[in-house]
Amino acid sequence: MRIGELSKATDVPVPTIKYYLREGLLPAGELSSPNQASYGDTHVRRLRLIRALIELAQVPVATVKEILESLDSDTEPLHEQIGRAHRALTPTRRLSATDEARTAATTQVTGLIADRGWSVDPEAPALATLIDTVAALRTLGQDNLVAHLDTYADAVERFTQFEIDAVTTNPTRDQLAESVVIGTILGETLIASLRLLAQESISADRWKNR
Amino acid sequence: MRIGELSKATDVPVPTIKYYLREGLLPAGELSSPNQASYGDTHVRRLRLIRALIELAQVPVATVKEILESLDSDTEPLHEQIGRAHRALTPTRRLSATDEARTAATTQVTGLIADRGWSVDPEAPALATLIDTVAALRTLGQDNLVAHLDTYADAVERFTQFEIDAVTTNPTRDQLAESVVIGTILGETLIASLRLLAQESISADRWKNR
DNA sequence: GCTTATGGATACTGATACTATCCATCACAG
DNA sequence: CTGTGATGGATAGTATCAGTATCCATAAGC
Repeated sequence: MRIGELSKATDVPVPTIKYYLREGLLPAGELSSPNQASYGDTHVRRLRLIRALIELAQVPVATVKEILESLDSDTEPLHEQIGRAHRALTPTRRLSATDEARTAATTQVTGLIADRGWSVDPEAPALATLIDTVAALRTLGQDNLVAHLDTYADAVERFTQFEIDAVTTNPTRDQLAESVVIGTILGETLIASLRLLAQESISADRWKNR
Repeated sequence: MRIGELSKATDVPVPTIKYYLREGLLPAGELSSPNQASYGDTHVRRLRLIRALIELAQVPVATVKEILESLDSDTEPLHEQIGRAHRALTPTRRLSATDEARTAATTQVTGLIADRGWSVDPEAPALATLIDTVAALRTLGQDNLVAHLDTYADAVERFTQFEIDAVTTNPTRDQLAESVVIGTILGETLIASLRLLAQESISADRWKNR
């Protein structure tokens, strides 16, 4: 398959494919001569994955690169691969909220994690985001939402459990890792849009008049 | 309160505040003379909301503007306000996945919505995103995840229900609308980080060895 | 009266995600 | 075997975004 065919197969413009090649998101094709390379099925699948992450999940190109690198390093233990992807996915440096809200949020969140017996690396970036978010919700006066953090955690625990089950059926380690990463990222988009639809429907019933 | 104090109170640099004023995210302060304005508590709260949306939820500035405009138009019915915010929040133009996957995804999603009796505007942007996401997951070979769309919907329905309940306690219509919007957007960040933590914890237990 | 801050306007910056252009091959149809 | 079009690789250009920086005439506060 030449680049033009790859482009047709995935509906990605040739210059964009070249860009992804330059950036190292897509491995180079096999060169048969200095200016002739052939691409295979792996390239088609990889390219589709790249586009799904970028267009659907809005993951920045640099982050996609990190994630793919972590997927391709099959020497790493699975848990480490997942951790790398998580780290790449969670933007660093956030700040908002007052100091009181921050400390309150920190105790609430650490309490929640302890209660549920979750084993969480205190350095996990998602932990910082969670604390910041709870703190922000408090500062914005949404305490009644924050009060039900546990209900959120219940629901989340439920589908995370089954996601892991669903994904564990994958035969090989590589496929497993890929499934986890795709599930993590596109799963988020899936949940977000389901949530929007549910909200729209429930709110329509509830507030017809206001 | 002058701009410097507003800056100190919210930890947002003065030039950034000026930028938000220019962009119309933040209403102008009350002018006491041609180059002296005073800002009040509304500005502090509004600014904190802006930063939470931008930093935590990664909402683009232009979208924040749309959302705030919709919040400020208290003539609109509540459901319309929410719809506007949803529309602003969901990026248009996505494409990926093969045609077979698209049609399969469309039937599955419309089936799900019918089964649950959700009343969803067929033009709702979240609907398109959901279909695209399901289609992408199929194209990427993650059928076992997609097979459990219903389980996701169950969990999502559960916390959406209670979110709406929690938010309904708000006394005034304006506060209700603000709560819905904040809950929708920061709730997503909340759920996403909870999910990451749950995943990390469960996957650590499950795949210690792989 | 002197330093600092302010409102308002305009200009500049760095990052991101592509697009466009060039050019020296290559493939291959006629 | 020659002309047309695609290709790999390199380099340059573009649009958008989210601020920063600079200027200036005025106002505040010591």
